[in-house]
Amino acid sequence: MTRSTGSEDGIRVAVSTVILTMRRDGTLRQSQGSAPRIALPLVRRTRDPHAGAWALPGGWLDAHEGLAAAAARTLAETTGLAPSYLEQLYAFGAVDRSPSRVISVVYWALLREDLVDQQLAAHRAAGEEIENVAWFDASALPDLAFDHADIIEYALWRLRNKAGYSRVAQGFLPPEFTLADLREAYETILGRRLDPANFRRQVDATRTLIPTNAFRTGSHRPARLYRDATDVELADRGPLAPEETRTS
Amino acid sequence: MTRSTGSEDGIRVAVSTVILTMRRDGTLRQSQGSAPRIALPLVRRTRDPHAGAWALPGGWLDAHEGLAAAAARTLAETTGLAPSYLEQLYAFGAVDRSPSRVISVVYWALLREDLVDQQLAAHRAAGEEIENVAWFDASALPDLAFDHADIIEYALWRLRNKAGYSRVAQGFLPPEFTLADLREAYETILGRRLDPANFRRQVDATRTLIPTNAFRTGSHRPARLYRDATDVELADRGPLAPEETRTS
DNA sequence: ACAAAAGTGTTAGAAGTACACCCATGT
DNA sequence: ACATGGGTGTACTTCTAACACTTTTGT
Repeated sequence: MTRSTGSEDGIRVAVSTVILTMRRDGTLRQSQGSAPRIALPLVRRTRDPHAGAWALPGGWLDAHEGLAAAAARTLAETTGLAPSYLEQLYAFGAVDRSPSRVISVVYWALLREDLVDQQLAAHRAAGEEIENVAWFDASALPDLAFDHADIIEYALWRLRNKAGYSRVAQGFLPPEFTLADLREAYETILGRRLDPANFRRQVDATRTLIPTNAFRTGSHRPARLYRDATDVELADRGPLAPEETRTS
Repeated sequence: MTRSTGSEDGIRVAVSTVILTMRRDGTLRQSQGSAPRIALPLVRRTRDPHAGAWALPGGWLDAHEGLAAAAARTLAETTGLAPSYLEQLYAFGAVDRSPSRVISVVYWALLREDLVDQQLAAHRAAGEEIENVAWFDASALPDLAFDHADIIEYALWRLRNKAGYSRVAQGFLPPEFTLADLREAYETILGRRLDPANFRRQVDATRTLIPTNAFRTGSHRPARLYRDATDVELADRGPLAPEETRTS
């Protein structure tokens, strides 16, 4: 404790967010195309540390704004959407991760597949490409600025990990969904097929889904729609969620 | 992205550490006293935000120092010891958690029981009370400054949680230990008794301990000493450990 | 000899995995 | 009718918990 103030020493605080969603291949075919993939939006840097490279959406932390609020703002600015799930990922602060000293508090968020598709289609229709923002398949990322490649890798690891013991996968789905939808989300996250029979039994052993009386009719036998049974969180998001996440 | 610099807006970055160890009740009786408890050191605040209250050891982040290095420094200043285990806990940044705007990146550390006992005894013998530092039982904490009570609670939750699926508990033990030592560490963390027979089988199913030829002789049948089988981490400490933890 | 911890064996139940099979719908 | 995904049944394996029992020391 040599210094007593700690101010004005050139350390700045940024907030970035790894925004994840699930998207079907062909960008469309509302119902079933091929296997869905994890996708995320990146921003092309125009200024010089790593100008031209792609980076996570983010910005400087405002003095009157909470950390999670800043992440939510980032998300809204990039996608115009509210998160289905938002959790702090990690604080990155290696001395050499940027030419100037920057501490990045990184969040990760899940977005509902349907809203994202809708949003993307709307933009495409309007012909407007949101400035310098593009969506990438998580398995085919471009050159990334700073340590953002490591950050994304860690976020994906966390997602896979958390899918194993919580209900995060529902963050990709609309309020009502079939068990096949849910299973597909898990399969996409985990990268392997799950037995439909066992999956069904496992999820309803948790008693967290309640069946509705609605069915999704499609090309075959109709599937029952389910929705969340509780107001309980999809997963524990940290020490002070959900309060911190309240951005209002 | 309204601002482009983010500098000089009054946001400061602090690093605090929840330093946990396991201690036997009577402060002594090297061998077995009563059940061990989780204990941690706190620092009495002398300056005014919460002057007089107890707080986590910590300080301002230095511009040329990594986050984990700052945590390790904190630990050394408070206990004179190096961590058995060090991991980032969370970044706390609520706007109202301090009168001024402070982002606290909090780490948690485990210390070897034997070294801590040794260190404490040495200090006690020398009659020197390290200035304003005192150790508290985790179940009997004093009034805490800021949001530090929540932080400690979260650290203990994380410890319990991680004990369930990793080998963190070894962070409390010296390099060689008996299975009873290890089981006692888990019992202390989890707060419940474990079956010695099943515990034995579970740990050697993981193949992470190698038996030595040494035995600890005591009041009863001698117990074999074990040590870590691998150089593998006790648990995954985050996206960039162990590099980040290297403080040299 | 006896107390007590070290260490082994056995069994019952829970949970996870694989897969055969029936059901209901669109074509 | 038949292909296909929705949904049920069942056997098998693996994990877990409980606890009886044997071994080895100090006293």
